[in-house]
Amino acid sequence: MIPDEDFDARAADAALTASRALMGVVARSVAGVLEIVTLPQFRVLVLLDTSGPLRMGVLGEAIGVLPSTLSRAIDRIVEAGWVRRTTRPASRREVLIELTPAGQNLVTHALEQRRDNIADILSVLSPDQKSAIVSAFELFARAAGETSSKDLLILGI
Amino acid sequence: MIPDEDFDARAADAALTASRALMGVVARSVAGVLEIVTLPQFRVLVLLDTSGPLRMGVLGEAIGVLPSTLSRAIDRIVEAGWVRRTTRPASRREVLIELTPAGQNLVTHALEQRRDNIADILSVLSPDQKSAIVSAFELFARAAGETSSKDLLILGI
DNA sequence: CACAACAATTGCAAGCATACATTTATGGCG
DNA sequence: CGCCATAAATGTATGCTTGCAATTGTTGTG
Repeated sequence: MIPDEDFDARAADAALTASRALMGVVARSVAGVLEIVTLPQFRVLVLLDTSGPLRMGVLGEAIGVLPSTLSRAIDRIVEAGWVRRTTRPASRREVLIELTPAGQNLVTHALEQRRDNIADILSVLSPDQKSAIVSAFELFARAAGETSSKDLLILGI
Repeated sequence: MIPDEDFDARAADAALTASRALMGVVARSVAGVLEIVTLPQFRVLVLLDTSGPLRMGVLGEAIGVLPSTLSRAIDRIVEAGWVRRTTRPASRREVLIELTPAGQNLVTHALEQRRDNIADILSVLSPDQKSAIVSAFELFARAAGETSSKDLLILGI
């Protein structure tokens, strides 16, 4: 009989290896984008994609940078055409940041490419194997619990 | 009967979700390090960890930066104590870069933390579930093929 | 040995992120 | 209405990365 620790260790190692494979997929999907925008800039775009338009304060809080840092970062990506500043009539001292269609495209495209890459990898497997992977991945994701967006933003996901 | 495309789509989605969970783990393990060294600097350390001591030229080629960029980057992480410059007696125009014990620790610690985080997640599962995950992850990693270090370096893995 | 090829570094310059302090505009409250 | 709090932007400064061009030191070759 196999001792529990050994079994657990093998499980963790397998997950680590799979994580390398998955990260490779992610890295490739991000690589293209990083030739267009910087990682901190991409983080902003991803956050706006998942959360919709946000105030400067909220946005800065979410990605963990000071207001002054964010203000200048927004300057640059507004200049580049990925986002837009909107002053809300209700409270004219608050500034809403929202994705432009171009910015939306940029994020959507990166996510779609990642999904396609994964589909490519799975395409060589038999239906049985695929279904085993689906169950296992769903199981793992559930065990991991809600992955906080904050963590993922570090990598610009 | 379920059409193939639907099934494939669900598989890719499950993999995507699992990838978010795994990347959360990776992100957390990287987050701590990024308060100590920058991402490009961490890339250098990770590469030296997996490849051993490297010449400036090879190192620059591997992480895709110009020699001048690398030279100054090395200046800084030498100054910080993570790596060491070694002039090889055999060819005095070549400079070998190698991790110091401190640099080695930094990388090792980040990887260990990632592995521990994964083990934590798996700890709530039953042996059967764990074994299903192990098989599925091993299967996926094999299907993904060799993940090039070059890709992974983008994210500093 | 002289000269070309190579390895690494340095000079010079730009862009980006970041931080702290200050300023401007606006909103809320007594 | 006047004052204070709030939201964002600016002034100022530092450090990292990146790029192109020029330089220094070293190796190998004719």
